[in-house]
Amino acid sequence: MTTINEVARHAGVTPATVSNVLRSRGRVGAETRQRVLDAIDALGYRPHLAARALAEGRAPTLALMVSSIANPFYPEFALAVERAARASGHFVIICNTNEDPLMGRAYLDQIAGTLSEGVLVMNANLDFADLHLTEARGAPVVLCMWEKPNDPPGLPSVAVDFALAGRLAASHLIELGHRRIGAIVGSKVSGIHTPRYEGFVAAMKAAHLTVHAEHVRHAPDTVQGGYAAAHELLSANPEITALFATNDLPALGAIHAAADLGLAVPGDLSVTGITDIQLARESRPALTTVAVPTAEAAKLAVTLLRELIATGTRPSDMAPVLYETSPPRLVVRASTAPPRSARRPSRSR
Amino acid sequence: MTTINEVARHAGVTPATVSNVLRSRGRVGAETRQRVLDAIDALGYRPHLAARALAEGRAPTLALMVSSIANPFYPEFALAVERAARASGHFVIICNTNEDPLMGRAYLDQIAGTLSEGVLVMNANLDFADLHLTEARGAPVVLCMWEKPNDPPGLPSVAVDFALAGRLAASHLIELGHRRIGAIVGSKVSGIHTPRYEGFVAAMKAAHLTVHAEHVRHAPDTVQGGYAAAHELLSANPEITALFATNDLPALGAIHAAADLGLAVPGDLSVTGITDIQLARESRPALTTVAVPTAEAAKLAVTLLRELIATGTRPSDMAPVLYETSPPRLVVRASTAPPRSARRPSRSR
DNA sequence: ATGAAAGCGCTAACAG
DNA sequence: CTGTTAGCGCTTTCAT
Repeated sequence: MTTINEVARHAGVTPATVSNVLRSRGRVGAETRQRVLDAIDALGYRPHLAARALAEGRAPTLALMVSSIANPFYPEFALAVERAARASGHFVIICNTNEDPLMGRAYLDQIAGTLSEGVLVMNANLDFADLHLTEARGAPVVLCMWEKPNDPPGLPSVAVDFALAGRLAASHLIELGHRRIGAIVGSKVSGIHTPRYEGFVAAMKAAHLTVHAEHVRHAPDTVQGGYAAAHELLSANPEITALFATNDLPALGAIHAAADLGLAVPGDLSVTGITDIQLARESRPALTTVAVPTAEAAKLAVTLLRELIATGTRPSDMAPVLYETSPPRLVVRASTAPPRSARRPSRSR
Repeated sequence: MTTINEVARHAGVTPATVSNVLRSRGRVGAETRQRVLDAIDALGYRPHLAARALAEGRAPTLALMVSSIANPFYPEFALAVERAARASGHFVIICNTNEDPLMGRAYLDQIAGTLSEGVLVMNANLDFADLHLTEARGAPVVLCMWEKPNDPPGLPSVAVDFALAGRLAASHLIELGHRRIGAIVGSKVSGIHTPRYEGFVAAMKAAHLTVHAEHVRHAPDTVQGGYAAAHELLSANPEITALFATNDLPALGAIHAAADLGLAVPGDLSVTGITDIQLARESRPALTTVAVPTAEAAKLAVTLLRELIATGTRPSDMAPVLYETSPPRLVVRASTAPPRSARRPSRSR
């Protein structure tokens, strides 16, 4: 490994000068500068990032906490985060908590402030106390996609209007003429999808439609979860002509369930999701959903984090910042249509 | 930020002792040990990973080079890599090259050997010269899923028998009774899918079936790519009863194309993929495919990398290691069936 | 315009 | 058992 000292010697200068030309900081003579550059080139020198970090008192990475990168939503987000991070010279370390708060804590304990300068958290089922602790220890934390505006997180966050997303999807179904609309709401435990559901309820109420308790099901936030919930829901309530799901994955599962029940989508059943993951456009029938500004949220989150890092602001010093993204928007595709007057009876699979 | 010195002072010992208890290395008195532990606890001390890395002359992370984490295959792999990496105390930095060799080089230049102790490369369209350079600079490189056994990469790698995968899928189709089988092969440029295709050809040959040039199409390795290729291929050659795709994503696209052409899968057309990504089991009809041991490959790759790091072996010192995973295996699902004698004519969409 | 020197937080011999 | 002493590679005042 070639060090800055070797470069210096090779160029007949001191390390300080090399450092100066490297960061175009100090005033360095053109001729010396060139000699240094040549030496760097000749020796194939690359600055040692860890050493630099230590000397500068900063860390070269950002930590991205997710529950599992295998969830199809995260990669799209992670990609956007990485792009934004590179722009500020940071690398991103991916931290899968596997839904386990203890894993999350272990990560935070180890890297926050020592290897990572800040941490971005996506819904990763983390202990808020741990997050506040890592803040207190000097590593800013930002929540990347806060869903509950009425329940401020006490941490800097970027927020997306998910209630609006819920309203948009529900309104679309209602405008199409659906009256008996079922709902599949994900993540009951964390309650993270509550605003989406409330948006749905609000839209129903605005249309003077009642949501029947027996028409809503909670399900894990997966294709499987949506499948099971929809299968059960549709079997028990054949009068339903449309399904509102709080997320794309369960919506996709619902479409599969419909297929297995002999229900055509959108002929016999309309289905909507929320998020607009890549899969939503790539599956058949393509999913009507409400697109959430993922890339924008990622960029905002990184920007916010950078600011916190730069100003060295301890979140306790101020009211937690909350950046809001542009509003989600409806994307109509092939999984929704007006209801048929006559529904085929559902055959059991 | 609390440092090891503060802990030492608080406990009435020297930093060396603190370091010793931290890494349970030196022989430390039980009572002193406890005092140190208490101090650590009281002060909320966490070792500074960058400083430690510098002092130890090693880096705490591994770099994972992928073309784009948004490709549905990578997250599953990345998850397995991360698990394995954690086991050896490494964090993983995700490097999206975006298919651009220059981005790849930029990453390698910056982190290899200084922030990352080693680099794992998934098909990321990297310049081999760059990889050899980073090796020479002291950061071991391992190829995570080498596809071409006959074309040794000159780098330590873990290899998967993709030719076998191709044979398995083709044989399945043949055994089902298909005779006119089309092929959609991905990634023409990198030629990375060649062995898969050769496996297909071998199986056809073994069954005394000829593969017609007009029955094979090259396509980008995406759902879209598979869709377009299949649509064109099926329109032009209605006699085809089965499609062999070298990857799951294009296979899924082919299924969509079939749907749009009014062809039932598997009634009118059988389709196979390779890899068995999560999506393969979650889409409908569920995809018959050949499962590649992703997690195993990830684990092997990390193991191999760790060995290279530990022994400090310069790859030029030895014949490049090549670990082979267990063989891929056929997973029959709902996208394949015996051919119908009478095929419905394809209607144009 | 360049050099000397101190130090970032930690580890690793070696002494005692 | 514990303390002392040197760095790891780089940056950064402060001199010159």
